[in-house]
Amino acid sequence: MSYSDYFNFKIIKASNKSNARAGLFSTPHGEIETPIFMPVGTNSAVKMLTNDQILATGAQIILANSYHMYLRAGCELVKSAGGLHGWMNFHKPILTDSGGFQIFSLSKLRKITDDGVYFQDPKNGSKHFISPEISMKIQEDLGADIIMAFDECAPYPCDYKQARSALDKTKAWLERCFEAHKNYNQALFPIVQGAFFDDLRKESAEFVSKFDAAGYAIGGVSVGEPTDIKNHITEITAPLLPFNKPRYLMGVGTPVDLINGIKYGIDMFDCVLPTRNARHGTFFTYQGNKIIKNKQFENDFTPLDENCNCYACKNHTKAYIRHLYKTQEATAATLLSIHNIHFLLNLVKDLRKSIIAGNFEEYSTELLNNFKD
RNA sequence: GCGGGUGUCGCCAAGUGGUUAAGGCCUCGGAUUGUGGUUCCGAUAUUCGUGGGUUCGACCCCCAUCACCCGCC
Repeated sequence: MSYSDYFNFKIIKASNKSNARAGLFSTPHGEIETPIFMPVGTNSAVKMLTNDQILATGAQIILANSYHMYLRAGCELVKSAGGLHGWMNFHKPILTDSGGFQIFSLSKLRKITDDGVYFQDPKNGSKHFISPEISMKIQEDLGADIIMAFDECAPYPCDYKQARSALDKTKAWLERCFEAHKNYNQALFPIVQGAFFDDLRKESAEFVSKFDAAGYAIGGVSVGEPTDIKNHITEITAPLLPFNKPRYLMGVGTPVDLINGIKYGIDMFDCVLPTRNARHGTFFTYQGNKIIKNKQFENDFTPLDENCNCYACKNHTKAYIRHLYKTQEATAATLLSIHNIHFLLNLVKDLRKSIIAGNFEEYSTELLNNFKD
C-alpha cells in the first residue's frame, strides 16, 4: 500500500519560461484542477456560505481546522457522523490543517516541548496537549483527504537561533507524523519551515523531499513579513520540492500573491482573506481591492466587478450590497464572500488556461499591471 | 399672559471661569494572508442658539433676544 493507490498528480502542462504548471490532482473524493485556491472553513463551514453556495463559486476542495474541530464539536462526534464529509454533507476533497499554526497564532498561553505543545483554549481557558501523534489521530478521526504535518511555525521577525529551533522540531515531528500515520487514503503533506533564512529553507525542503508524500507544503509565510521577502522565500523553496507532486503554499493569499506563487511553481493555496475581507467589507476586483462602504458606491448600480460572473455580480449592484453592509445585513457578507472566493477561483482557472495555452507569462504580466495593490 | 427648564459637530451628550471643548453613535478614509463571525486603526466642532456686557481670560457669570419643552391661568 502507498499513497499512489489513492492519490495521483498529473502535470498537464509545465511552462518553459517559468515554474508555472497546470495539473490534475486525484483524491479519494474527486479530482482537483491545479493550480487551485482552497476556501477556508475553519469550523467545518466556510463562513456565511452553504455548501451549495461554496460549490457555486467553483470550489473544488476546502480546508477545515483540526485545532478548532478538536476544541469544539470534538473529533469523536465528527468521526461518528462519518468524518468531515458526512458531518458537513460535503462530498468533495477536504484538507485539514494540523493545529500547529493555530497554536502559534491563536493561543496566548502555550509551552512548546520536544514532545509536543501544551496550550490553553483561548475561549474558555481549558488546558490541552497536542503532539505529532495526537494531531495525526485527530486528523484521522476527522477523515479529510489531505492532512498536514504537525509543525512549529516561527514568527516574523525571528532570529536564526529561533528559526533553527523551530525547524529542528518540525523535522523531528515530521518523522513522528509519518511513523504514526499509516492510513494511505489520507495524504499526509510535510511542511517546509525555516523562517526567512535561505539555508534553513533549503535544508528543510531537502529534508521533506526525502519522504514519499503525495504532496508538499511551504509553511511559515504570511506571518507579517513584507511581500518581497515572502516572494523570495517562495521562489527559492518551491523548485526544491519534488517536481511531480503538488506544492501547497499555506496561508496565501492575495490575488497578486496567487499569480506570483503560480509563477514560482505553486499548485495549491489557501487563505482566509476572501472570506474575512468579505465580512469586513472589502472585495477583490481586477483593478485591486475596493471597500464597499465607500461613499462612491452609494449610487453605483454596476456589479462589484464588470468582468466577474459570480452570483453576486450577476444579480446585484454595488449600491444594493453597500446598503446591506451598512445596515449590517448578513447577506452582504454572504454576497461578498461568494464574490471574493469566486474571484480567486476564476483567477487561478484563467491562469491555468493560460499555462495550458502557453501564454502564462504574458497573461500574468498583464494581470499584474492592472492590479493596484 | 405667568412661572420653571433646556439650548455644545447630523444625533445623544461631558464640561461649568484658565493651555489645542471628553466620550458614544452616524459619516468619511484605511487595515486584514495555514480565521477568536459584524473586528481593528485613523479623520471630522477656530467653536458651545443669537447679540451685547463683565473679566487678564467665558461654553461656564450678567443683560437682552430667539427657539423648544413642562406646568399654571
